[in-house]
Amino acid sequence: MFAPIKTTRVSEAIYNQISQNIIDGELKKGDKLPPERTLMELYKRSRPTIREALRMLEQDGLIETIPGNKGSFIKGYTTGSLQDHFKKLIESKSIDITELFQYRSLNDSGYIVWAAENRTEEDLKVLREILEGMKNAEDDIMLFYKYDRKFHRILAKASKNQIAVIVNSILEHVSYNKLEEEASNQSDEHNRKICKFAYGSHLAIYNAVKDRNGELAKEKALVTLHHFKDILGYE
Amino acid sequence: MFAPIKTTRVSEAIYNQISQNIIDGELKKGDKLPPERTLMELYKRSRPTIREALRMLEQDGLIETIPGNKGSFIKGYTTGSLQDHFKKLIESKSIDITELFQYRSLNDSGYIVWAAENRTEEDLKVLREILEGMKNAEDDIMLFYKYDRKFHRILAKASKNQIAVIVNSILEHVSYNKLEEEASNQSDEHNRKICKFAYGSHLAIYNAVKDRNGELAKEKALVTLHHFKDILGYE
DNA sequence: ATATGTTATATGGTCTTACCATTTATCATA
DNA sequence: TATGATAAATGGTAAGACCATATAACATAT
Repeated sequence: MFAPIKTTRVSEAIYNQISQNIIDGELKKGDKLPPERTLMELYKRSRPTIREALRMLEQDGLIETIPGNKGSFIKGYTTGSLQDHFKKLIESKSIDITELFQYRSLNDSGYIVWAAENRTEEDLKVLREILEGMKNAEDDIMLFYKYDRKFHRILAKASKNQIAVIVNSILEHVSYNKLEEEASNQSDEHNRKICKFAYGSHLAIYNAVKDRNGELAKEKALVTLHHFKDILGYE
Repeated sequence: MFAPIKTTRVSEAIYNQISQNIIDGELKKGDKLPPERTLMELYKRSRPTIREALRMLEQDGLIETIPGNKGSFIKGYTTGSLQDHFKKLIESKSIDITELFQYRSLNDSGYIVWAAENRTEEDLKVLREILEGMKNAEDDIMLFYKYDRKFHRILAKASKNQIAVIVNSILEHVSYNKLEEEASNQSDEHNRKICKFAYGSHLAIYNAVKDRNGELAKEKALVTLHHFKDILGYE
């Protein structure tokens, strides 16, 4: 009795409805939303209202709206928007980058042990391919880092723990931004050394994971991370 | 030469500008944005355009817009929107809750060790107060869980690693939702037992942290988590 | 003088209508 | 067949109006 009345913006209600449909899987990745003018008729609302809802969905990374004779397309929930938010969050709090690497030590050493337990032959095959790419990219550290990111992404996936995959992705985004920034300020010679070292470490990690030796893999991962933390520490 | 032209929505440009001001700290928490009609004049743009930008900012959790004779107020970057996204992400991927608790084992056992090293007297004092509250809330599991969340939040903070604080907050949001849901389906008797057990575990964690015994604290935390994982495993 | 009701104002929420810009498809022409 | 012109679909933006609500100032009655 006499409970406060809670009103909701119409745009928010539309946002909720569509985003729920995406969560539930009724709207799948790649699907096209009806044109704005059609949504007007369906929801019996004006175009500005419809468009505010679309902007909210787009901000979540749930849809992408393309002008010209295109429309709004479902992207589904991805880690992309999480990465952006996390990045902005730690920028605005000006968090020390060493804290990030300290946490990565924890995170990486965790999922690598799980990966050693749960990796499949398919996982190993992909890792081998990445290592091959790394070896050929020792002169191009930006390319090398691309392989590096992928290596860890596959390891996280091999852990068969999806939370690890997600957390890894948000930490990855920020750490490699920093590493790439640092690399662009260094000599080619210096960067080549880093690649050489990193290739060796990753090979060692691969072998340990292949042998299902979680503890060794963890040890190698920690050494690698420590090295990169030092690189950034020189800033 | 002949590079594709990239156009940006006006609303997006306004969003970028304001959000950057928030990141840089020029707009601080609590500040009030100019009214929409004033923003129209400042940016020389129409109201729908301004409003789309505001919806994007609001979706990020950066501002809050209150109708009536109020306006839009800066909230600043918080973990709130991260929590929401994470929750929806794991819902839409229908991730197994046991994976969440497996990851929490890793996360919690990590920051608890750091907390044992870095905790201050002030941290201990707050933890003691929370424990006091827990003891008095053994008959009310919902209230108990509120203290429980806070206990871990303070521990993460005591680790002096802000990444741990952030990761803890996003994991916390989902796990307690699940725990509370489960608790509401159980008898008072059952819930009381859980509280009694949890109080004991948290007391043990507190003592270990107080004694700067990281390994013991970690062990106690793992036992606790394992217990809760079992609780949810019965579903 | 105080409490209550009234009114004005500021501000967000929504609607209507119109026009511009870009992409795609269709058609016309060389 | 290749090129250019045209039309249609669709998102992007603008302008102006009106509604809803919260606050503050004012008026009135007790």
